[in-house]
Amino acid sequence: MTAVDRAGGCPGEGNRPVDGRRARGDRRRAEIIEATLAVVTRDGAAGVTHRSVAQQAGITTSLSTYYFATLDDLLVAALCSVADEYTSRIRRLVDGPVQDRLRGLAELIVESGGPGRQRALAERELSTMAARRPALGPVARHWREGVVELASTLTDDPQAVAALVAVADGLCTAVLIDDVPADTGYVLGVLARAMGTPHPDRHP
Amino acid sequence: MTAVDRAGGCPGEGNRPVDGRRARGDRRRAEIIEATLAVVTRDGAAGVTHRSVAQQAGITTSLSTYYFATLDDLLVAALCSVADEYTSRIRRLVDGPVQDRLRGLAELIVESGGPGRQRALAERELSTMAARRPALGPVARHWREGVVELASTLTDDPQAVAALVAVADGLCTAVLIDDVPADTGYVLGVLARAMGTPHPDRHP
DNA sequence: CGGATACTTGAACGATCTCACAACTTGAAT
DNA sequence: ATTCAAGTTGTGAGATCGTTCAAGTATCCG
Repeated sequence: MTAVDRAGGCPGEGNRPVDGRRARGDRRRAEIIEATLAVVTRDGAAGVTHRSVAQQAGITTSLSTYYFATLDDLLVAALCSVADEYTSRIRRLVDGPVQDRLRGLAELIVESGGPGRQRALAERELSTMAARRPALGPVARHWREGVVELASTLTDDPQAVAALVAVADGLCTAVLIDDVPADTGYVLGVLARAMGTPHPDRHP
Repeated sequence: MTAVDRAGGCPGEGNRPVDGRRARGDRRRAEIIEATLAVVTRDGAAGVTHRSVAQQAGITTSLSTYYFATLDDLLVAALCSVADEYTSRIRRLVDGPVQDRLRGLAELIVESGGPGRQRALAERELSTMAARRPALGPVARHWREGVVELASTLTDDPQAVAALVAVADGLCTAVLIDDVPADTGYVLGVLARAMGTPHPDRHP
């Protein structure tokens, strides 16, 4: 059995690694994913090669292919990892107090333009490649589903939910691509507006 | 003089090619850009190489480098081209009747999920790489500026403008990544909501 | 007609990458 | 202790890529 046989689905994590060897293997796998994200952060998704990742992780090239047979597997795993990170943060917001949810989302967005810019850029890049591989669609959708869940706790209007998801995503892009001033109050205002009462002149 | 010397800025288009040779050259350049977009559409931005583009265009590899010395130049030109296309369509909406503007924007978004899906995906991919190359920022921002202009003709509230831009972008992503049903009425509803009156509880 | 200029081609160099493979090491299990 | 699986390494074959270059062709200008 090889390591790649265990690297299948990205939810995984359900195994019980009583075996010390496998425990070390899982640690290695995590290291490699971390290194991959570092490379994507530094050089973009195009800079991800078995060699660059291996060098970043301080291992040999062959070891990288041992855990992730193909480069695609590596990128998939990286996308899964970063997606999990974001969705877990959103879910933490959902579990928190009501009045902090929208503000928490706003802070998350603002953070994408500040310290977490490179990381957010990496996620966007990986998500974009996901659009080209049907198998990755669900992974890329996870973040949006989290926002949907958050929005659903604030309103019953499905249109308001859709608007919040869209505007959150658009704001993320704005602070990422444009140099939109990343002010939490400002972002919060736009978010709140998107969820506001439906426009009186339109009910299609 | 080489061809690349004339391939500088992307607005260009101001020359008067009385010279038949240069006219042919300009035609070639356009063909190569078209081929580049075809490659991005088919294989993604990562699939763009001088060789793949040349094959797609039915020319030799050297000719591709003759017009675009470096691969970056080629990608820049391709992004410029597709960005121009979108912005011109938006500007056409701005010049049209008021009541058609928001609906026209909605149709543009819906189209991104339908027939123009591949093309929209290509633009998103190119825009994303633009975030990593400062020189391309202005080009990638063009589309957003177009939407800003459109929104400015519909409201004076800067927050409403920001919300519309963000929600338009987010909806584009939604129909691109998710399998959100591409219904013009639905999209129009969300757009209108985002521009709606500010939420009464918040004025930061 | 005769340069000068723009376009076009084919070949090639050097660099890099993916992926495969066999050998070696470490830890677990019986 | 022995046996076997998991982890790890070095090497390299095969392919692709970016870019350069010298040589060739078409077109314009005088």
